[in-house]
Formats: sequence, structure tokens, C-alpha cells
Amino acid sequence: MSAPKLLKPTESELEILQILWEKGIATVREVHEELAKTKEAGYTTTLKLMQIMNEKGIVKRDDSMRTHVYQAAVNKEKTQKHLLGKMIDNLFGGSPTQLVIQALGDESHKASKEELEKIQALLDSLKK
Amino acid sequence: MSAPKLLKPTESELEILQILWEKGIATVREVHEELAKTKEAGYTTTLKLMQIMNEKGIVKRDDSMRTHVYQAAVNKEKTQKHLLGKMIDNLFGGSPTQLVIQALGDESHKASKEELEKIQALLDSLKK
DNA sequence: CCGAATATACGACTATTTTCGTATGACCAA
DNA sequence: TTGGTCATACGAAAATAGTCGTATATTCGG
Repeated sequence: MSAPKLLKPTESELEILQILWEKGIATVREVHEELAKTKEAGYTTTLKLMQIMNEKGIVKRDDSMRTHVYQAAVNKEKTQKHLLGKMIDNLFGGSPTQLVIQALGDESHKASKEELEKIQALLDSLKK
Repeated sequence: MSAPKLLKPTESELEILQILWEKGIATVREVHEELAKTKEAGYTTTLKLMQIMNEKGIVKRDDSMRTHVYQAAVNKEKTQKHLLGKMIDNLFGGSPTQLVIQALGDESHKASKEELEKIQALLDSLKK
């Protein structure tokens, strides 16, 4: 049985999750260095956050060594879908279409030609 | 000059905004009744939230009458776009395409045939 | 062996968000 | 006019999130 994590990660937790999803596994130090590139925060703050995430079951850690090694315990796609669903309900009255339209029309996050093709392919399959 | 509201409405504020966007104008009582359909909360809680939103400038109110009348003071599309952009950065590594794909694939929020056509039309125009 | 560097643990402080009790005034029907 | 209903105002508790100081342990170079 897979863990039924229906938790909503906080803003900070999401930042950490993104790093863990990308790196696979990482130490607190590594995560913190990465965070520091875009953010200002103390090391122990990051540590504490990750400890809490561990308690919540959002991440797993291997503490068999002095320097603990963390990895995400929640699935990336599942989490994305979950939060997206919330946003669709909260902000788009339950209509994913409106969300898609806004997202595609976002000037500051242009989609490339290849990406548009991907969407087209998905759209084709949905039409059937 | 339109108001430069770069605020991030909270979860609760978003629920209220949605109702105001739909109704155009509404009293606290009306908003509260609507909220009560899906949520459990006291009347004064809703009142307080709307008062705070008024202070923040998220909503406007006409208090010339005993029963005040509220309306949204932030633009719906702008707010959607703003929060969507945040989510794209926070959760999809800056790629709106991934977001769109997840949204379209969401089983619990199926898009209708008409909606798919809308998206198709938008996609066509983007391809050019 | 000693001290600097680095790790985790943990408690507590701050800020923000949400919730509600209570006070007070207006309105209205009998 | 008086009591019940409904409205806003307001203060403050409760819940949640984020921050960091400090204690303590481990490691390692010299």
C-alpha cells in the first residue's frame, strides 16, 4: 500500500520539494545552498523545515550516517495534480479550461513550438 | 491609474473573491450563505474576513446603508494570472506546458467537447 | 589530544491567518 | 415602546508558518 499523503505542502516546503525532486537525494546542506541562490535564510531554518517535513512524511531521510540524506516521499506528478485541482476549484470555478487558457496566454511563460505540439497531441487524444 | 494590487489573497479570501466575482455585488450575509454550502464557519468570521479584505483593498464596500454591500476590487483575470504564474514557477519549474498537460489530464475535472474546442482555437492562434 | 568546522536537536519568538465571543446600534412588528 | 432579529465593530484566542539562537555531538587536521 502506498502512503495516502493528502497533505498540502506549504510554500517553503514546495521550494524544498522541487529541489529534492530534481536532485533525487540531497543533504540539508545541499538543499540549503540551492535555496540560498534565490533566497535569504539561515541554515538551521532549512534544517528545521526539513525535519518537520520528515515528521509529516513529506520527505524520507536516511540518518544512518552523521550527515542525513533526504529524498522526497511524495510523488511529483501527484502533488502537482493535487495542488492544481485545488487551484481549479479555488480560482477557476472548477473549470480546467479557463486555467489552461490563462496559462497558455501567459506572456511571461511562453510555450515553445515543441511544447505546443505536445499539447496538441494530448488534445487530439482527449477529443476521442 | 488603476490600483497596483500585487497582493496574494489567502485561501479564505479567494473563496470570498470567487463569490464576489460571480455575483458582482453581495452582502456579507449573501456571501456567508454561499460559503456555508461547502464550508462550516460562523457569520462573524465571514464578516471579519471581508472587513480585513476591505482594509487591504481587495474588496470595496458601500456602507451608505445599514447593510453594507461589497464587490471585488481586484480583477479576476489578473488575479488568476498572477497566482498561476506563481504556481508555474513554484511547482512546474517555470514551464506552463507541464501545467497545461497536468490540467488537461485531470480525471476529476473533465473538460467538455466545447471547452476542448476553445482550447484548440487558442492553440491554433498560438501556433502562428 | 585539542580546537575549529560542521551536523542535528530543540525550544521559543514572530508573523500571519482564521475563528469567534461579545458589545452595540438599527430596524421592525405587535 | 419594547423585545427580537439582524447588522457592524472590535479584541483576542487558536492555528499555522517561518525564523533562528543555542546546546550538544561528531569529525578531522595538526
